[in-house]
Amino acid sequence: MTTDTKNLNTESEILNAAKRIFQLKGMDGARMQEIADEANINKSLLHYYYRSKQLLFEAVFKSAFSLLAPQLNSVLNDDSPLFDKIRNFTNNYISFVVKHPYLPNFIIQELNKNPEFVKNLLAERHFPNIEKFSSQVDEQIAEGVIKPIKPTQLLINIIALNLFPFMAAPLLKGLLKVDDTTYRQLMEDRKTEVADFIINAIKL
Amino acid sequence: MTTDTKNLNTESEILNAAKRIFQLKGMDGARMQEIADEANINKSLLHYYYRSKQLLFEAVFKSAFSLLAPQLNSVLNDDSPLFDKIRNFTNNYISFVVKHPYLPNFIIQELNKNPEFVKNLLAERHFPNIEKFSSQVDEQIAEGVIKPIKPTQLLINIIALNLFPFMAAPLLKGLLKVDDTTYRQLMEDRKTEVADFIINAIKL
DNA sequence: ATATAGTTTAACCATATGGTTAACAAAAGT
DNA sequence: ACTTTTGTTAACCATATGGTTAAACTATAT
Repeated sequence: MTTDTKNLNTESEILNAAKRIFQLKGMDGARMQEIADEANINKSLLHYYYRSKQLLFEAVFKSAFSLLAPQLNSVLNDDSPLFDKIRNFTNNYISFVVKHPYLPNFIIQELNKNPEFVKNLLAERHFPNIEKFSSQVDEQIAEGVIKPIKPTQLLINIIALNLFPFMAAPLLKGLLKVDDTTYRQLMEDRKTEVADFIINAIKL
Repeated sequence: MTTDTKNLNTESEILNAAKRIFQLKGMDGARMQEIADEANINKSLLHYYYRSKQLLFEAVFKSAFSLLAPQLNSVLNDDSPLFDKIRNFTNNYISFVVKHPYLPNFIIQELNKNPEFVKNLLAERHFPNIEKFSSQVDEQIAEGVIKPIKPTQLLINIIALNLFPFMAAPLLKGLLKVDDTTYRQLMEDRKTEVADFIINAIKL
């Protein structure tokens, strides 16, 4: 085994362990010892590879965001017709979040505690850009395909309908008095229902 | 000044300080010393009145939830026609959240970290009940006023569209590249636009 | 074989943190 | 008046926590 692969193994093992712990407990709730245990290594190694809790956290956060951002981009910068786009996005996005249930919550939560952090993200290459989506919506309004609506509001609605049910899962499970299996089925149904809901809301 | 009023003053001063700190920083991020400073009292007094951080936190959490719950109830247990209900709820709810911007996030976040906590809430007197809303939706479908939709899905959509934009404010501000004032205006506009959106989505 | 660079660990350290104690002050009850 | 109860504080305490250090171990290069 070469030094390089050893490095990569340990380093990525740490990052994966840190992802699990940070996304579950947040920056404040996570403990360096717990991350070390999760990665089956000595606590000092965390500092050897990432210097500090803050830097390890930032590595995790960026990695998480760069997983989420392309999902958003797929709705924004893509040439398919608006309605198709909404259907694809809803379907894909819910599949994605089912696989990474803690991710959106993690990002939004930490961004709330650290709003200035968003400035770092804006600089990133792959940060989503809404220009294309905006003009597409405006075109469709002009063509009389959909009702007048501000593109920003429509985008907020699309994201809200797709993300919120996962972020608020414990609350909604309680409110609707359903068990985990039923709730998962509800989310599965939403893959098509949310798109229908949105399209009905805007089509003329 | 009687002992009682002294008690109440200090005790509620502590609770208010704790609300501010806990809702801003969460259970893990909050420090007892910081709450004491915020309340302008000695740290020991926190323990004198609330025994432990956990109990103080629970007092804050219950108080927060009992502020949010009636808002939900207003959509669920009210005799007005469905469309009026949606309009009123959206309008009132957004006004409410503008006044308490950290509240929904706080509740949902802590519920995510502690999902079993929801069981305590279910026992509460004022816990929202969706029966009435469900049958109202089903009636309107039967009467041919609205398209077929599962009441649970509609309820999720209503809550998502109203809550999410506040929970994800930092992310959305970055994504849409708007400043605080513009964002507040967007939220203001949503008081009517969200209701229109929902009603368009379901009406026949 | 041996030096060298990189990797991993156990033992520490300084500080922060939730919580306790004991003394004191202020009211209220008698 | 004085005793008891309630409220408040400063000083402490045990432990948890992020971080450091120095030594040991491993693999690679010479």
